[in-house]
Amino acid sequence: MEIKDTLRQVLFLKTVSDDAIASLIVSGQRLRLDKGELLFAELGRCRGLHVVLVGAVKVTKTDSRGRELTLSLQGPGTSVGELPLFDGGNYPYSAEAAQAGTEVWFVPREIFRSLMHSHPEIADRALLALGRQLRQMVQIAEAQSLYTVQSRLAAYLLETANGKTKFRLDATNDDIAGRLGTVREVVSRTLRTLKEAQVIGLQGRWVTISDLTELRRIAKTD
Amino acid sequence: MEIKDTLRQVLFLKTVSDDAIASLIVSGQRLRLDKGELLFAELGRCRGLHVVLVGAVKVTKTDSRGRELTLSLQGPGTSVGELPLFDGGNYPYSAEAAQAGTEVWFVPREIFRSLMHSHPEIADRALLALGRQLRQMVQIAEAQSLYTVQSRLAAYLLETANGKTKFRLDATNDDIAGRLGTVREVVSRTLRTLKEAQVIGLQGRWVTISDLTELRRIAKTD
DNA sequence: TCAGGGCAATGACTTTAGTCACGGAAATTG
DNA sequence: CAATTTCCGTGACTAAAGTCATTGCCCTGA
Repeated sequence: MEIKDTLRQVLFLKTVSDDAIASLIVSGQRLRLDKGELLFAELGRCRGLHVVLVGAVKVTKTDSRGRELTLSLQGPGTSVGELPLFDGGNYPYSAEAAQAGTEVWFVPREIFRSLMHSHPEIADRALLALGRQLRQMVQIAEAQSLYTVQSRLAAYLLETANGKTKFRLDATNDDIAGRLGTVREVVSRTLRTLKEAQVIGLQGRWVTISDLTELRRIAKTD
Repeated sequence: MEIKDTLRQVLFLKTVSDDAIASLIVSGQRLRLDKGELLFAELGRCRGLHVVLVGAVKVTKTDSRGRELTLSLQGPGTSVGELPLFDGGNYPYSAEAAQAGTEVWFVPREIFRSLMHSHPEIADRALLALGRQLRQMVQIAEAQSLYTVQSRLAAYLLETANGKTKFRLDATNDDIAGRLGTVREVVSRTLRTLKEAQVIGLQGRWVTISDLTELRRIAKTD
């Protein structure tokens, strides 16, 4: 896919003129990242706009003892860490490539800022982008504080199932643990609990939802 | 204080023209709320702009069994629940008066939206407002998932102390529990634990910080 | 093809947090 | 100022989550 088309998918670049997109292309560069390679680090200064072209980027918070909470996982056509670009602060989180061969389009901060200046419609749409993120963060905060691991896992399974009854867990238990704000072992055990309660079936990494109603109930109320 | 002056303190109204502020005044009305009275409810449609004039408004998430997480506490000169005003969605949280005699300036949605339309500088500053909130939410999510109650309480005490060595806890343990995402009893017990560890002193609602270094360490790493 | 690395499963245990029930202090108000 | 409400403290218990240690599977690449 053309870079141009990918940039167009970014929420706050959808309505911008062609020549504005062109200027992001001539002034930018492609970054290639290995799995686990840092795109930026928490507390670091923002250097510019990052748009995922290929692969995926994981945005995380890590505590002093290395436990990790995944705040979001962004695929192609989304920008990562745009917050400091809009409010001028530092990064409140880190971002790293979640897959080998991840590629990101990078545009220096000043270029983007001046583009924003000459295109006020970017700010309007940026409000939508930040709004979406804010809503996601509220949801994560709520989930972490008010719901059990079992409930969060149920919600994760429903989301991953995406309507299907049978599906594969592509993420490792470690990845899932990061998303749920817990640890590998607990994910493994909680999956077993759901299986023993006949809510899901498990064969290797394949999950079958046996009792959708119950899984939904657990996701919402436990 | 004049309504005008209070509105001027709102982050995204600081740089707006006098006549814009005037239009918010002629088209708005004053709401008076008793303690605990709802300003708006989660999932509800946004009716307009709410700016705290007197008292305080508490923004919360509540789970199905009534446990509450306080997301923010806003005093005079701040707007509450502006997110849906900017992104068009519904409220992701509820808000209620945290004190008796709380007063809020209300401006209907359409009035504010049209003002935003004719004053593009509002959108620029709104980005700062949403950015700040997003940062706060990231911090809450992190705290809930990666830190213990003791650590969060230590952080709360440091924040409340505001540099002083001796200070009064104005909030009830129940309020504090809401902020920390736990329950009354645990706050009480954790305060005692900190006291027994000689980190703080306690007499009634008065707290003395005896070991600032240790309190900071607990806040950051436990 | 087999050696090594990454991943999953799981038992045993500890720690942390939440629930329940109660007594009593403090503050508010008619 | 007495009655009532609100709030605090605390013991005993339960539940949820995290840690540690070990085993074994399965994929991948030399």
